[in-house]
Amino acid sequence: MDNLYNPKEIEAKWQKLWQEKQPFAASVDTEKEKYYLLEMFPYPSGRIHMGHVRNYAIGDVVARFKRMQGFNVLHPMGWDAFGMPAENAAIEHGIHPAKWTYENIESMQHQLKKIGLSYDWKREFATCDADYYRWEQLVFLQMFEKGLAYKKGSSVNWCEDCQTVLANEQVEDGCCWRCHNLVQPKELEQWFFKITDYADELLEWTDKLPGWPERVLSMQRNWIGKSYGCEIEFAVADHSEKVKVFTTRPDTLFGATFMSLAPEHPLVKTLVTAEQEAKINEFIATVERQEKSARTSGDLEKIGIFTGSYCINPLNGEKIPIFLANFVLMGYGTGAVMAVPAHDQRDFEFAKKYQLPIRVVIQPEGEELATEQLTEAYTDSGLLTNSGQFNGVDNEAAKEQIAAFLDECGEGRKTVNYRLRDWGVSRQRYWGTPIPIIYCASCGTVPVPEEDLPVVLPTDVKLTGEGGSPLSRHQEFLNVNCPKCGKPAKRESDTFDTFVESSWYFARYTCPDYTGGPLDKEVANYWLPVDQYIGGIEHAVMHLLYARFYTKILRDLGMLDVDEPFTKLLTQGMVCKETQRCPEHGWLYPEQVVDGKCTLCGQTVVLGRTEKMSKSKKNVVDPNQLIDQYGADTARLFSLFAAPPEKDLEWNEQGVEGCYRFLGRVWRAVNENLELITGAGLPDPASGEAADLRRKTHQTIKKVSEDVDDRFHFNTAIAAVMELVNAIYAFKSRQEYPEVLREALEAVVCLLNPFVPHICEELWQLLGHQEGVETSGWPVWDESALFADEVTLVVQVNGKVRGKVTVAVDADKQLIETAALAEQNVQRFIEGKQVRKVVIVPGRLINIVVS
RNA sequence: GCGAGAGUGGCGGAAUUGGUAGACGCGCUGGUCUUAGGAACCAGUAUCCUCUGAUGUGGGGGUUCGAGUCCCCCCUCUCGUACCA
Repeated sequence: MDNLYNPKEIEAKWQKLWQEKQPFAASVDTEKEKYYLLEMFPYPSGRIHMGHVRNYAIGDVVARFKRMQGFNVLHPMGWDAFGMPAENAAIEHGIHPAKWTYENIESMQHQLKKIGLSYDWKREFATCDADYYRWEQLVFLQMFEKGLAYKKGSSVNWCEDCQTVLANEQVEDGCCWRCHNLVQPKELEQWFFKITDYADELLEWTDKLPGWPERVLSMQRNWIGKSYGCEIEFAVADHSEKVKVFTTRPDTLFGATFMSLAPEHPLVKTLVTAEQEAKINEFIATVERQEKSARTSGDLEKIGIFTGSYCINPLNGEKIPIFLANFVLMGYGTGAVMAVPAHDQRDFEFAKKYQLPIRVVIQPEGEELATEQLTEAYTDSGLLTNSGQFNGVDNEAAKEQIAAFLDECGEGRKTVNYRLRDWGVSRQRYWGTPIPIIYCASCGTVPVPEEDLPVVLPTDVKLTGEGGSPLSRHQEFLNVNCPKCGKPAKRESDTFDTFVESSWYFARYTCPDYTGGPLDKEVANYWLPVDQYIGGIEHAVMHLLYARFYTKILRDLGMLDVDEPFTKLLTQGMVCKETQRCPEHGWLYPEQVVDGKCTLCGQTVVLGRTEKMSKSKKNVVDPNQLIDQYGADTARLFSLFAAPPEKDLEWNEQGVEGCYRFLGRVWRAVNENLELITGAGLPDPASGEAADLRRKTHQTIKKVSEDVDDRFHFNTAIAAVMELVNAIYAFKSRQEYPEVLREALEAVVCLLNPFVPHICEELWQLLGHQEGVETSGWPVWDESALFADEVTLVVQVNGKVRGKVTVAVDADKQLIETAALAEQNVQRFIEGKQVRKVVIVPGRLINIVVS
């Protein structure tokens, strides 16, 4: 046969057709049920990687499957185009961020098109287009008006040498990644979004998103961190001041033996006594030098210092010392903690270190805790002791009682506390959306009038990495007249956090060309919410929480009518590969290793851990090379077959070969039988081998439908089609039953189409169809073809398999039992023993229990 | 430290509700065809054993007629992380 599987030719042919005919362009159609499918859009770094291929292959299966099922599918793609890599490239190579970004977009778009993804490319946009970010500026103005955007002081990482603000990832061991100078905190006035106003709603809706992985919901709940507790006021001895603490454990108040304050606490200056002052200042300086991230990481060494002052426990009047401690943070609660070493592990460690008293106030039932014997804090429940009038009360009840008592005497009150803090959106960066604000000496902070939007990012800038954002030095950009009084004023030079752009791009896809506002409400309401969102687990909290918040903002500004942006969420696993290292040349790319030796020096290569593919470890496979060698269909098939989507995928070149071979097998199965099956009609109920193949065909249709639709288990769906193909090869009666063969082959082509669309369109055409496979509809299984007349049951004796019996499908239990007991090998195991019980599981097995 | 997952052949993985453990693919072995094959097709492939047998899903216990699946304890690995008072 001269018609060999030639993926290059086939894929080019269909991709050209898709480009010309735009069959995946979507429009509002109220006759059809809509289905909005979205994969997280990429940052245009210039090259796609295997993670992209996997993410978009998964999405494309769902898009094509839903389309075949008759849904009106929206499947867009675009670019998360603002961000630091563009600025870094500009600094290092002197290329303008805009040029760099748009060139990368062009090249990546080309690469994505070679994968054959069914996007509606007409809706593509980049977030750095002024047509996109102008609407973000408008939303900001409306948020500002409603008090949802405001300014407050906040600290940033500052490099004195570069005179610039650094992101957390630009700080290495507390030093600047460029000049290695020590990074210092610097206080700046910055813009914030009031996400805390939505804390309760964001939390409540985590219980109303059944299509989300429980794991992600639980992370978001913990991030919001709603806790019920109590604010208690401690009077300071010999002072008029009071220190307010927040605690979730008012039941342990009698066990408080000292107090810990954040070093930044406003009362520190007042409380420090003269003899402690020098030491305290030194301590504060030490803590300040500790990086933000180190301050809040798990294994921080707990250090503290006595202020010299004491405060009074409002319940028992006891005088306890006030300490400063590095693990107490000003940003949570009140920045002050009542320390109960017996029942809090951190306080316990602190008390041991500084020899502070420990007092047990909760006794577990049936046990006697003694202070001297404690090796760690007791944090479980129990009855109160050493607690005055509350002795003997269950500690859960005591939380309520003590809070109520404090409330009565005016020493405290019940409160709700959140861990969630407002979203800081100011960035001292060039490559981002300008914040539309003007500062006027006489009018103050003035919003840019809506009719003056967009505030366009100027392009005539030079990036050096020093001296802060180029916008803050760009005179034409900075100098404007105040919109209110007309006098000279200055523009805000900060730009938005790029998470703002990714918080609403999914909504803009529904109406990318709309010029009347951010969203064409009617169209947005038709498509939203996104029915299925697919992306990496690393976005479990930040991106997904911000997008949920921003959706609620858009709703409350009257721009759309949905409460939540994403009905279902699939978090896909990472693509991993073994790392390889040469003793002399360090990490090596796979192609730099031949027969376990480094191609640069011939030394034996050391194999490292299997890790997420990353450029720094060089354990990467270039998808472009793979596509060139095997074709896009093979690359797609492998990334889907190797593991279920939510699991990490370990790269293995041999598996790719296997997928390529399978497609070749499918290709030949159709081509070699083409003559035979041309003109074959619909199959009649058959018997023997033909009935078996029909059954296999319909079982496969059922299995693939269920695996793709309900479970996203693409690997098992593909395996099922492989089995059907194996059955086709084994089918001997093809001359007598060409129609049964035809039905099986057409099922294979239809079922595989979402996974490998190029080869399937080509084969569908070869099979004589005028319309494309995509429009042919998803195959439906015939229930009556699913079942055989006979069924084989396993016979166990005492839970061990001892034989098999084949009975009629409708055989009654009595008959089954008789047949099972009569089976030869089963007889050997029940001989001379008493049958105590026979368990029959219909269609599966019989278990004979003997004594 | 805390939280969430995961541990199944030589490898990736399957087993959807407690019901034949290892589907499917890779690799390996043998065969057919061939000048040849690293192509294609067919067959075999958890381990041990002379067996119509025994063992086997990280380890140890338990529930059950029956456990990879449920419960308890332990070990290892991965991911996330904010000492949250």
